[in-house]
Amino acid sequence: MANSQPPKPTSTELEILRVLWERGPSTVREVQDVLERTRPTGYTTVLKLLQIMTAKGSVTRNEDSRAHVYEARQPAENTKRQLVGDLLQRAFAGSASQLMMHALAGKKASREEIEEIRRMLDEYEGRTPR
Amino acid sequence: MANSQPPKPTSTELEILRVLWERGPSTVREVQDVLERTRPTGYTTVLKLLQIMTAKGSVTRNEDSRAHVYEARQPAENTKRQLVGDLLQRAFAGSASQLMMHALAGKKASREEIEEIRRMLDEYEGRTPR
DNA sequence: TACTGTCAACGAAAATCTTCGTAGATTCCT
DNA sequence: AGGAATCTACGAAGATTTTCGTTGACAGTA
Repeated sequence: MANSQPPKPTSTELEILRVLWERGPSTVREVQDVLERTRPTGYTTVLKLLQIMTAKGSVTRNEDSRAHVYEARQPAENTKRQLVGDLLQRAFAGSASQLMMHALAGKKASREEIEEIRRMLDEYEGRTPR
Repeated sequence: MANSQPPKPTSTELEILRVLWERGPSTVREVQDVLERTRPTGYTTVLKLLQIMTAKGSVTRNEDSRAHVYEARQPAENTKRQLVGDLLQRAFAGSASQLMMHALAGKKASREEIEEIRRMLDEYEGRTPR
């Protein structure tokens, strides 16, 4: 494997990626410590996942020190875009407004959040003056 | 199983649900015919999926006629909200604006689509005058 | 040096997902 | 009636995902 576009991360893989994005390059132990706080997760479980993700090309591994250091291969933005895009197609036939509607329906968004989205739309339109 | 809140549908299950939402209550054959157009899918494969989904409580089954009739147990809106909510939490820590941004980044939304989202936000704010 | 703790590698079990072949029942057609 | 078509049920194979125990290497310490 090790493609330029890694496959869509599974649920557990995404949890690990979140830690790597947040902390930057980390050892197995460091990732495990973080996951442990949320959900009991064995050390070798995390290790195995990271090994698999290395094979898939989702992360890279630096073996210089004894405790290997893993790093997400794709920036968070790329993977998140991929995940949203996937759901957008699979559940909403590509309709971003539908996606948005259902996202808001599920939660009570603050006025600030709504404003933030408006700003975002303004900026987006600025970038693509069509 | 048969909980009041069925588990998050898998990728293939979602394809089937889409057909049921679109067509309404349908037989295995009818579902298979639709899926077939997109992707070669064996009859018994669809049957088995629907049986599993019945066990999970994702669909209900009417056995009055020889060809059983399956129906999505949750309206499309519910399930879509569930799917978006899940992704929202897992990848965006609940930030709807972040979700929106990444949704738009992945595609070239038309001016109409943007306008549609704006209308949606207006309406949403109207409903929750906070 | 001997003990203790940490690490990667490996294999494998358990769970879930996806696909399909076969068997037996029912319905339809001639 | 007899054969063809259609249907459900069942089981199981193969793939993928998730979890973890065991082993052997290595590093720090008494």
